[in-house]
Formats: sequence, C-alpha cells, structure tokens
Amino acid sequence: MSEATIQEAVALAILEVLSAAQLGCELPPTLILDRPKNRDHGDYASSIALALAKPAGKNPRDIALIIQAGLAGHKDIESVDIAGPGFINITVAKSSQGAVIVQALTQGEKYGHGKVLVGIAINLEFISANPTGPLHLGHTRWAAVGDALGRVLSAAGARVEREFYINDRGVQMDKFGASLRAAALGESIPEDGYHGEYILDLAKAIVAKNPAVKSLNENEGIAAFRDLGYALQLKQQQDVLDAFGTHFDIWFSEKSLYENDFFKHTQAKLLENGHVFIHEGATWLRTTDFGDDKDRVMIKSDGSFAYFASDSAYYISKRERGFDICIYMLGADHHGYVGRLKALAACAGDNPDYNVEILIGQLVKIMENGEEVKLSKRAGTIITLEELVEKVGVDAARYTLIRYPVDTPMVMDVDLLRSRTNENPVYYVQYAHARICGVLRNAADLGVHSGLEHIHPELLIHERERELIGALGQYPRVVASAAELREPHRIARYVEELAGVYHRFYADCRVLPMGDETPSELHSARATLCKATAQVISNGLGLLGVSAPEKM
RNA sequence: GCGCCUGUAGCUCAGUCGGAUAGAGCACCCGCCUUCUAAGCGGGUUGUCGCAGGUUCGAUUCCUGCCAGGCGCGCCA
Repeated sequence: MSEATIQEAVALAILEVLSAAQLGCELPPTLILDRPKNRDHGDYASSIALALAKPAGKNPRDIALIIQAGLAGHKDIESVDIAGPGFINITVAKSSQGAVIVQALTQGEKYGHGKVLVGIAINLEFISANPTGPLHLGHTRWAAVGDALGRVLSAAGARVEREFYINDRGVQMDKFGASLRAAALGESIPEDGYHGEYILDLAKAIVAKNPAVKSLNENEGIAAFRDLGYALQLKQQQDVLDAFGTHFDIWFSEKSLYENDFFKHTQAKLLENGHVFIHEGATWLRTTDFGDDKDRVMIKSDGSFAYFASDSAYYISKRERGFDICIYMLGADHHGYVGRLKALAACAGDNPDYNVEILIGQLVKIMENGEEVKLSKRAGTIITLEELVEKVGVDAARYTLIRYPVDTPMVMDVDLLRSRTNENPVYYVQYAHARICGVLRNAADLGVHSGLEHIHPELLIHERERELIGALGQYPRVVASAAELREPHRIARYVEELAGVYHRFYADCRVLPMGDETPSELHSARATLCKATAQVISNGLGLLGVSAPEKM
C-alpha cells in the first residue's frame, strides 16, 4: 500500500551494516528509529549500539563507529553523528525530505495506511447493550473508541467487522415487557423493572400503533409489549449511533444462537475437547482447566440456559465465521469476564493469547458547572449518549472519549468541551485544518501554485519546516502502533502534536506573498507543505470519526 | 480474602521494543494582529514520576513487596 518511508529505509540500512559487520550476536529482527526530543540530535536517533554492546562484547562507541562508516554515502542521509555513550543521530538529506510530502499527496486519504495487520480477520465487538433502554455514558465511550479502533485496524490492513451483540433473550427482556405493559395500563411498574421516563414514551408509542395490545391478557400482553418495545428501542439505539457516526457491520442477535441447533453444535464441540461435565443436574464448562477462578454453568439444572451458554455459542460462532482475532470491549464492571472468556477459547481448542483479546474500559464521569452530573432526564439515572451529544456535539464528544487510553478512568468536563480555545484539543486540531484550508484558498487567488511539481524540498530549510516535514513522516508509524497496540488515542495525541507543529510553522514561516510581492518557488513549496499537512490532519481525524472542517 | 485497573507539575492528563535535560494544556506573570483564520504564536515559574527494594552501563518504563483509590468475584443477565 505505502512504499517504505525514509525512516524505514535508514533503519533497514543500519541493520544491513550490522549484519555485514558480523558482531557475533543476534540482531533485532526490525529496528525502529526514535524521533529525538532534542532537535540537536538530528532527525532520527537510535540506541542500538548501546543495546548491542553487551551481547557483542564491544564498546558501544565502536559499534556506533561501524554504523557511521557503513552509512556513509547513503543517498538519504546528510550526516551521522555519535553522541554521548554511543547514541547515533541521523540527519536526513535535504533533497530526500520531500519524499514525505510526495507520499502524503499521492496517497491522499490512504497516506498512513499500512500492512502490519494484512491477512488478519478481526471481529470487533463493542457496546452490546441490552435493547431495553437508551445507551448511556459507559456505552458511549465504546461507541467512540470502538469505532475509531475499527477504522485504525482497517487502516493497518486488517479485515475488520464491527459487531453489536443484542441481548435479546432472557429475563431482562420479560421485565422490559412487563414494565412497558404496566406503564401503558397506568399500573405501577414492578420494582425490578425499568423505570426511566423513556418507558412511558415507548409504551405510548406502542399503544398508538397497536391499540389492541392493551386488551391482551397478562402473558400475551407482556410478550407483545416486549417484542414491540424491543423493535422500537433497538431502532432508537441504531439511530443514535448512526447520528454519532458509529457504524456496525453486524447486529448479532443472542436469540439466534439457539436457532438451528447451533447451541447443540457448540456444546458438542466443547465436549469433543473434553471440558464439559454434568454436576448436580447442570451442564458445566470446566474453565478452571485454563486458569479461570471457577467452572461455569452453561445449562442450569432446571434445563434453562445460563448466560454463559450464549457466551460460549457466540464465541464459537465468531470463530466459525472466519475471524482470527475476537476483540471484546467491555466495561470495568465486567473485567471478571476476562478469565472465563480466555478459558472458553482454550476449551474450544484455540489459543487464548492470540484468538481472544479483551479491552477493559474504565468508567466515565461527566462534570458540569464544577460538579458531577448524575441524573438523566430520560433514562432515570444515568446520562445517555444523546444527552452528551446535545451538550457538547458529536465531534467534541467523540474526540474527548478517544483521546485517553481506555484503562484511564476519565472525567469529561462539559464546560471545557464547549470552550473554543487551546484548552479544548478538538478545536485546536480542527482549527489548524481550517486555517490551512483558508491559506490554500488564498493561495489559489494569488496565483501561488501548489502540488507535486512544487515541492522544492531544498528550499524548505527553516527549522519549522523541517519539524513539520518530520512530523508528517511519523504518521504511518503512529497508525501502525495504534493498530498493533489497540490504542486509537495515539492518533489523537499525534494529531494534536501535528497541529501544534503547524501553528508554530505558520507563525514563523510566511506562506503567501505579501503586498505586491511576486509568487516564488518558496511560496509554492510552503503551500504544498500546507496541503500535505491538511491531508494528514484530515486523515488522522478521519480515523477518529471526527470532521475536519474547511472553515471555522 | 482473591483478581483487574489507577497513583507523573497546584489542576486535568500524555509518556511500552528500558535511553540523552520527564512533557502538554489549564492556572499565574509578560509579550505578539498596518498583510495567510489571535479558536493562534513566543517567553517566564512548577516535579521525592505513590513508598521501599531488585535487575543494569542506564528504570517513570521491567520484577518483588507495601500504601492509597476505583471496580469485580451468582445454576443474574
């Protein structure tokens, strides 16, 4: 998809030099060059000489000297310096700097896409809320992060399907039906039922379309309300997610796991592997064979299915549908699932360290006017996704939720998210994009050309220009590591950094001609650099599902 | 009791193949629009990286123990 970057080419060259030097020790299979914090340390740095000193039994500086000599004359390298105990600092040749701009402009939306996950089929399951109420804040974190992760994994070359598991069977559904029926009939809702205001609205909507349901007897009525309410509530969740920009490939019904004897098939498969047993009339899976705290019941002694039966069948289903890796994104209150899901995979004969990945998201709180917001108008207790979006908008909500690693408990400050300053990172990044678009519009008016024929890398020698080019070149690696580590927040952090570098460039490097100045090649070169930057910001925001406005 | 997550500047948080002086925003002070979007830029001040050991040339990062906070441990779903 993307050709090798300068960074990769240089890293490869270093490995070749080391290999030819026959140090007598094992070399790392790949080498990733660092971006030094200090600009005096060049464009790229490596501590490989220090790392190999011991196994090779050599002085690190001697190894560094070998690398320095071996890289001499490399077409992309201006200089190789050795610093301190043996750090290698590499400065890229000016003429080669333009390669990044060429890649960003020619690859366009694909710039940053890579191949690290090519050939891997990933099932990404997230949210998976009960269809008995609106989506709340906990779901919302996953709605943003899950969707972004899906985009990131795809960009890294994986075949990804996003899946929403609908818990559409079991006692919760019946309670839902009973609650709706009670609301419709003006009776008090059962204590263990659903109490939000939305229940009344749903009940009204159901009765309006199907007046007959009110006169059904209790059992039939509960079933009718349950099924009609389910359809409406699911649709509501789908509409909300759609408006939020989160798309699912598959809406998977839990109920469907029991059709066509699929559960029997699951049970047979697990039995075949020797981990199913009967105890006191119940059917169990011996997950303790693979490190779980306790064994899990699949079929209760009364013959009904335990929730774990669904989990088991669902996992088997995913694997039989051809997914190599099943990623589960769960809330912190479900972290107890990790052990049993891993063990389940092992019971099915799979490799729990490879085929199953579980991401645990810590809780989200929301602050407004300096205090925690706890009450929801609609859901009764917990703030909903819709309410969050009403408060801050889709872009700010998505961006903020994605910006932090999921294992950090996070606090969303509504007042801050509404602010339009530096302290609000969404606007900071979007503003950089809009600013560039403005410059490019003016460039066109002034007759400043930009594009592939106007890169002129040898003219881009200002410190800020070099920084900006360097930052653009990091993007493919950021995407790759975000995908491999399942950490989409890295994209957000990168894009913030890039926006900052751009703003500084903008402050120091005039892009367009002033007054009656004649457009020069430098103007064109800078405008082209701007164009490449806009592309990368737009690509990064795109992976997060956040818009890149042309005007603000 | 057992298990998972967290503990970095006054506040909110970044920082994973272990690396060079630990970063950003906010807050506080001071500058920058007679020409590209000031939703911006620059400068100044801020640290026992929870505590104690260990591994090594080097640890915020890896290992062990402890302290503090959050969450979880059903033939519920």
